[in-house]
Amino acid sequence: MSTNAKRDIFANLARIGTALSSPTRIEFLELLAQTERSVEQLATLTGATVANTSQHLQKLRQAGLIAGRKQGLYVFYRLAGDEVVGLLSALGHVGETYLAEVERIVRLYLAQKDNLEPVPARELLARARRGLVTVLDVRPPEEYAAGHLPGAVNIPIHELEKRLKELPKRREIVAYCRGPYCLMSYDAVALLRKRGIKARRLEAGLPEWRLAGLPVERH
Amino acid sequence: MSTNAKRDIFANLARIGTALSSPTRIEFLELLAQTERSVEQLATLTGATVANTSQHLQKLRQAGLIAGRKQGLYVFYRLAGDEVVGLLSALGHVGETYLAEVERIVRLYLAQKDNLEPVPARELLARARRGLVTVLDVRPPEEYAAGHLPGAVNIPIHELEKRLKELPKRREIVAYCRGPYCLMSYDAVALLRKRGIKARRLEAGLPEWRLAGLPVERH
DNA sequence: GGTATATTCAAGCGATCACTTGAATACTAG
DNA sequence: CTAGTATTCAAGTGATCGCTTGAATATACC
Repeated sequence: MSTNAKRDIFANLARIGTALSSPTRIEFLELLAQTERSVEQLATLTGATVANTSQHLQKLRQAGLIAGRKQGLYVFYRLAGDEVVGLLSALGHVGETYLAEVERIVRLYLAQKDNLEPVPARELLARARRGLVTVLDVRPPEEYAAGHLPGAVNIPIHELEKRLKELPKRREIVAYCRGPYCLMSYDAVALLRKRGIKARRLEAGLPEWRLAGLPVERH
Repeated sequence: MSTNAKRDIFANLARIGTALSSPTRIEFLELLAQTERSVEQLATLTGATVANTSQHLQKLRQAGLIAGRKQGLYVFYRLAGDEVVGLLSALGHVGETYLAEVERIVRLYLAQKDNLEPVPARELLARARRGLVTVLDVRPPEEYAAGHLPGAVNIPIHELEKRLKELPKRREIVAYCRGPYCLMSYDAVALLRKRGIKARRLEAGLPEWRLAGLPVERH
């Protein structure tokens, strides 16, 4: 009976759904969307134990969302491909649109009301090319090295306060980090504004930028 | 601590993932992508009990994927919006690309090897407008009535054999149904070819067609 | 070979999930 | 109001999930 083929396909798609059913795993995916990482790195970044992290990663791999590469003692995991970024993006889009909770958190905690309006990607690209804005990447150096916006300055969020002088004072700054739910760029904009510097954040993060086919620079 | 905001968002997105973690629920979503349906209709279409169906639908609603409308005795559920079609589409895309099982089933059971190559949507639109192909919708009449490709002929798959004479013999036929994993259009193509009629299937189904912004006709 | 380290495996525990069954609720028609 | 129907609620059961703990593998370096 050919109706089993459909059941089989849906059962496999449901495995992907199961992989997306844990907040911890979604966090892993967000991290892996930046650059590949070892099990231990992911464990320390998320605060989980190593064994637990390994188990999560295997579920993600069985669902086809990530792939691993063994190099010496380490296993480096990475996203299986761009389609996974698209899936995560669609997931976030549905959440923001139809889950009141998500919309509330984004609006309340993150986009603190007024003029923190994020800059759309294409607008930023145009203005950066004309030298009208400084693009600031507040992610850790290894993520920056794996790929970043053209001409972006990398100052990790924790060093931003003491390295403020590296930034031009007059030009507007547009900060970005991992994605729409990464808080570092929000903190960066808040800090810069407190110092009287005009700042906004990029609407998305680097994975979405890359997925849109916009240019990425490697270091 | 603002890191809780991120956790909260991921926890909510994981709720959507949980909603997608059941093959039965994915089947409900595919059906609801065609047109709204009552609980009992969905139960009989999938073979599940009414109570079980109701529980699944509530999980989908809590995840923000569907919405219900009460009319008299009946509650008609529908997809929350186009973003859900996009999410399902991204899910299927990841599955076909990275899950060997899915790819195998699609290739083996469905796209029986050779020249069953599906027709891309835009190609079909162009050729249909020039009158080069007959577009055949093999879904049930109520789904056809809720929206269909412009100029499409509706012959449900079970009536196709006895209503063959309604179709022009010379022109190529392009069949479509609910989506990439809906088997009815595959069966239709197989039947038509056995009768010596040139036939292929549309790459996607109506929901994807509509999501792409292509024209939809209502009856 | 022996030691150290990264990762995985295996067992165990409480919580959640999918489904069934039977009852309760909500609405319509007479 | 009463009967009938669609839907939801509530309780129960076996399976799975997320996490922990401790041991087993695999690889690099001495």
